[in-house]
Amino acid sequence: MSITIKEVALAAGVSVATVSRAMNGHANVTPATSARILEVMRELRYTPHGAAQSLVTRRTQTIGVLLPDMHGEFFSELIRGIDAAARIQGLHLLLSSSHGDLSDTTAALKMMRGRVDGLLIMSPTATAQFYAEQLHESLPAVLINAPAGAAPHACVAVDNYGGAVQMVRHLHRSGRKRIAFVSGPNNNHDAVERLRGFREALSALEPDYQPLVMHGDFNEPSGFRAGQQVVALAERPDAVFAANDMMAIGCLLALAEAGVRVPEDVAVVGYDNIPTARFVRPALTTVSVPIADLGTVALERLVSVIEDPAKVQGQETLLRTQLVVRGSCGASRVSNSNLRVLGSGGRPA
Amino acid sequence: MSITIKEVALAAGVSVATVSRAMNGHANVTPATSARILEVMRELRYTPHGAAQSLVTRRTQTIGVLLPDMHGEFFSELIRGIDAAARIQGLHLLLSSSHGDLSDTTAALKMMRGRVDGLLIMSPTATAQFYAEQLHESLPAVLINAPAGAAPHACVAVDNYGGAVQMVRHLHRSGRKRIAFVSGPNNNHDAVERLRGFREALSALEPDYQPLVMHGDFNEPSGFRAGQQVVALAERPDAVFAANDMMAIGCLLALAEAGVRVPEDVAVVGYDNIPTARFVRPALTTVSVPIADLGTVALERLVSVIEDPAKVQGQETLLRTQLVVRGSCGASRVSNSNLRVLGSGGRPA
DNA sequence: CTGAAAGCGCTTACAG
DNA sequence: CTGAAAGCGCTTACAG
Repeated sequence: MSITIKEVALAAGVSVATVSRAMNGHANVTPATSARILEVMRELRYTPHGAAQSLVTRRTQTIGVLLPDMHGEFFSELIRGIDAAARIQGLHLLLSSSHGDLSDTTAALKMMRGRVDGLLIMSPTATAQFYAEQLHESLPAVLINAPAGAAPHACVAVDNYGGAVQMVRHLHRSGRKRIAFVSGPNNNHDAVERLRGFREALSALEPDYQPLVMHGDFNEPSGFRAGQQVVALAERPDAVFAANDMMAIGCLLALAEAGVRVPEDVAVVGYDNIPTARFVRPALTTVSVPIADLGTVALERLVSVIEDPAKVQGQETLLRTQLVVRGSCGASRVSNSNLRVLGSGGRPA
Repeated sequence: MSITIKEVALAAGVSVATVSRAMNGHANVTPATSARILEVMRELRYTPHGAAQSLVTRRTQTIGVLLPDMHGEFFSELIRGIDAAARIQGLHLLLSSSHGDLSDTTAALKMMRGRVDGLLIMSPTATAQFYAEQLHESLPAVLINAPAGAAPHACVAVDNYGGAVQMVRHLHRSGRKRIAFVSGPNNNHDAVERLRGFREALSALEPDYQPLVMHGDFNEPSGFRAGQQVVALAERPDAVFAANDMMAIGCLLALAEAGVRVPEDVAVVGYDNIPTARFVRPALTTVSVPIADLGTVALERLVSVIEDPAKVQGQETLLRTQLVVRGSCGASRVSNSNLRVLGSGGRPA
């Protein structure tokens, strides 16, 4: 039904080989024939068939992107970063979200063979064993936020632990000693690292304090419930550190609803620095994760692995987080090397 | 380098035809041979090559998604809706964002041939001419938010005009007569329709009033600037209607910075009902667009067109918008058939 | 500079 | 039930 290279060749009075060479800009074609072929291609509105090209060239110009979820600003920012870098490289994106189900990831991995040149994988719940079983060495891959050493693949990760430590120290320095935590899913690697950073930093500063850790799932309603829980407490913490911004925002809403003042009565801080963090009131103090960068860096690394598979080794890149102090923690906005200062709800400079 | 059907056939002692039949579950294979083949496939960790399969079956199980941009919650919600429906259908998504550049869209369209079974296209700046030139009838396509009659393709669109009319009437009913508007890009079809709805509804209600229309670009900073402009005005409007939520939020920030009270001094309302609209203070009154539904419906329509190309005709689906009254317009939350009532910053029931 | 031919990895009539 | 063969639409040595 659709027009093929054969028809172009026929119309131009040349062989398909010559058409192929002309359209791919190979040098060994007379300018005259080349021009004629290109003209015929235009007239016939010919476009080469991608699958056929890929089959013989072994290149697809597309990258498979496996994400755990499609929800919220974290993922849209990540995709944006990946997309921006991909455009520059002339690469396209084959997207797949597995909704936390590892068997979905397996299926997606399968369907991607022969359709992508490489894989970008973010699966906070995947284990080293899973990677070992499912990832063939034949296909270049870069992991995003995987546990260190999970696989022999390059990995780009955020310093989840370090960011949590930074935040605890900041809260403590500004006089908040009784800090509660709202955790993320405990089968989620990012969540676990953030919790670990919180625990270790706090117990170093306040060895005798047993912090309250409330269970959350990274979604806003669980943060809302945590906020309600805090309201009901006989002895309230003076700060709530949520493992991500969406839960911190939920917490903020619950406290506002109950008339608890933030930051006067209790500080509330988050993690990620999603765009919305600037817009809530009080504006959210948080740990800024360079989400779009994470995507960009991962894609660039993948491209270099595709070009030279030897580059895989030792390629674990850790992206630094940054404390962003806004209104919700009630701290004066100290300026030092660890703090990026933004006015409450302020606009980036 | 990677293992092929030939090697499986060899290892299982059968022909490639039989392997193909076994792995595709065709009936005409002995259970015994089938089992043996499947076992060999597992041992060899064989996965069929996608491009080769697509070349012969003419099916790719993937849908091309052309988006103008990758920025903001509108697009992440849209992708989420598309993705959810695609998963159910067992389809994958080949993503491409054209960043408003039509030549990018052309290039993306080209690369998609042979790689997708159909196209979902959202291009607020594309004209009927563009669609006519670039879209081959051979490839099923569904347009999202295209001008009515732009192309002979099925189209799923939001009632941009109607939503703007609803909002103007609501503001007017609650006593706001001097309404200013912050427009979107004037080469953007959605933006143009929203502006048209605003102008027509307002001039019907206040024939003598010449509303102020400020130029925006759908991004927050342009809303911020519009807010500053309002602040500086000698004679302030009593409401600002921004063509989307991000600009309304920018406007809110500018007014807050200048000490202008919302909604007491001026009402501010938006359009889209992105998730963030609930979280700003005052919470944003807005026109709710079923963004994720838009994606879901578009994908489902595309699937039906792929299955039966005759279904294209007359398939222009218009999705209804809904007024969402929150704190930023200062209206009492009247309950009637046109209003969905939510508490200020409230959580959906 | 150009063409005939082989081959990429599959699927599917067609025989048997 | 199984296999040999043709073919999907390209690209690329290999000749000339």
